Amino acid sequence: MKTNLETRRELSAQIAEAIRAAIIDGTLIVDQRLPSEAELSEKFGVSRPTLREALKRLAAQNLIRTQRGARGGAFVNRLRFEEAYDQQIATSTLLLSMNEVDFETACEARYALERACAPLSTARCSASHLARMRAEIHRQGQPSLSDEGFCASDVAFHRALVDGARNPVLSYQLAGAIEAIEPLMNMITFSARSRARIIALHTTIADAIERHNAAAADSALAALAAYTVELAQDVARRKSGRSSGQDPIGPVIDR
Amino acid sequence: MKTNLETRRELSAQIAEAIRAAIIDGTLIVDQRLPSEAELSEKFGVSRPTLREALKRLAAQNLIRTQRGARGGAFVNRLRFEEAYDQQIATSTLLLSMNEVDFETACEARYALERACAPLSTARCSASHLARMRAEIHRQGQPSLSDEGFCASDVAFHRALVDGARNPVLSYQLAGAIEAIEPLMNMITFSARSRARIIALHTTIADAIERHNAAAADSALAALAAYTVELAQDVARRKSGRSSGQDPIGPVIDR
DNA sequence: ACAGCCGCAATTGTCTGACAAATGAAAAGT
DNA sequence: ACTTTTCATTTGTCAGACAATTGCGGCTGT
Repeated sequence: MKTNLETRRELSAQIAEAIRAAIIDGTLIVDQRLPSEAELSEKFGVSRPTLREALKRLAAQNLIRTQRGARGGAFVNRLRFEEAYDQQIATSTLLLSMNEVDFETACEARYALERACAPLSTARCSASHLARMRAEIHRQGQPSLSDEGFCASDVAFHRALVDGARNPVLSYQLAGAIEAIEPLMNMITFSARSRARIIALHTTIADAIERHNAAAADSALAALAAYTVELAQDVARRKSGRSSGQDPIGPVIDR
Repeated sequence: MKTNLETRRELSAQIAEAIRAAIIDGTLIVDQRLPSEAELSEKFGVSRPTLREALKRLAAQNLIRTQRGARGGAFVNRLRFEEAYDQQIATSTLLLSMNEVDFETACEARYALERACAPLSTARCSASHLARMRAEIHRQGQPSLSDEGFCASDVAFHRALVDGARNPVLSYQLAGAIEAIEPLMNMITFSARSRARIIALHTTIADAIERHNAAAADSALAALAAYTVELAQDVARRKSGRSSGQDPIGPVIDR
């Protein structure tokens, strides 16, 4: 934690970076208390508001937490998987919505990754994960379910499938890929027929996993991927009918 | 962008959340200029330092950028893939180092994901990606290369493989999985024999991709995954020899 | 001796007001 | 017409103050 500061970048950014580096290289340990704001501001030679801006930057990244009161202060935060999931999902969603990623690219990425963990899920999936998948399939069969609800249930089904691999690192990595696509999926209107088809494929997947049949699960996933892209292309075609040529689905998701 | 604020959470956190929501739901568009700090602080009914803390939180998440001067201010930032990569890598690395994830779990996740994009890479890989892979293989053959350098080159090789799929979403998702494991890999000492084995497998992979042989690429990746785990288990065995029973490799990476 | 209450000190959260620095645009001068 | 100067706007930084929260120790009553 040096006190050598440049003049070009903002002080709060430099200080945040310095503390961040101290956390990463192990100088500051998880749950360790940082010096008080008064001490830190003196140490870095800046005012307290400036130092606070630095701390808020770190807090925004979940690197520290603060607590006030006598024994309060800033503490190095243990980054938990759950928080990392949320961060990952938020970033992925923004990334997709801001960069006009076309549906096929996002879909391809999602299903490629999902098929990667299907074999692991087939081998290790627990009864509770299977039950989650069955429950979502049942929910998807309710005719009263809105398209948004159907998409949300679809996401939940696939999350259960991924979690079934019982590898938290994998679940974390896939969280973004699976959840971030939901806003794009919400653009699609699901007819009764397409719902039935998707539910059938979901059932095939769940059955294959229950029977520990990796090949069947993989081919069902492949079919689901192809069908999803097909549905999206239908939507794109109808859109291009009433406007000019093929435009990406991305920019439409703001509402 | 409401002005209804609770009393429990910090004001700067609530304000950051409000602006964040406005960005996500499209009320604030990319490159749009936010009102000045003076106006915003009046609008939210807080002082300027408090409002600035909120803005710094958003800046830390790459959601806004600020510029000073007459026409300056805070602007909604387009989240670019490149920045998202870095964020993703930083978060993944911290997550692994703070949660004592054992090497096998991380490795399993990494290779599962990588094998998922190998078929796409086999189908679409460009000459430049292939050249990057070959260059890294050549670098790995230099006897003067340190273990850290070898790991870094390994990471670069696999990044090239993933980028070869030419799907930016996929590259983004895998960036974390591939880069975050490097600190764990750095714990391993690579003997001349193990380097030769890894280089041979890398060559097999590159050849398979060049010949558009997905099956060969997949089996070589599987072999590489198995061999990497084997090497790590050797290290773990040696460690457990001089200390007590099997401990995870995670916590050792602080230096 | 012990339980409960109270006040105190430490610490973060917030506010006010001010000045410095950067920056682009308008005004002035040539 | 072009260059220079001035100026208004906006962020960056500082200083000092007060409010709110919270744990600890000492005081008091039994």
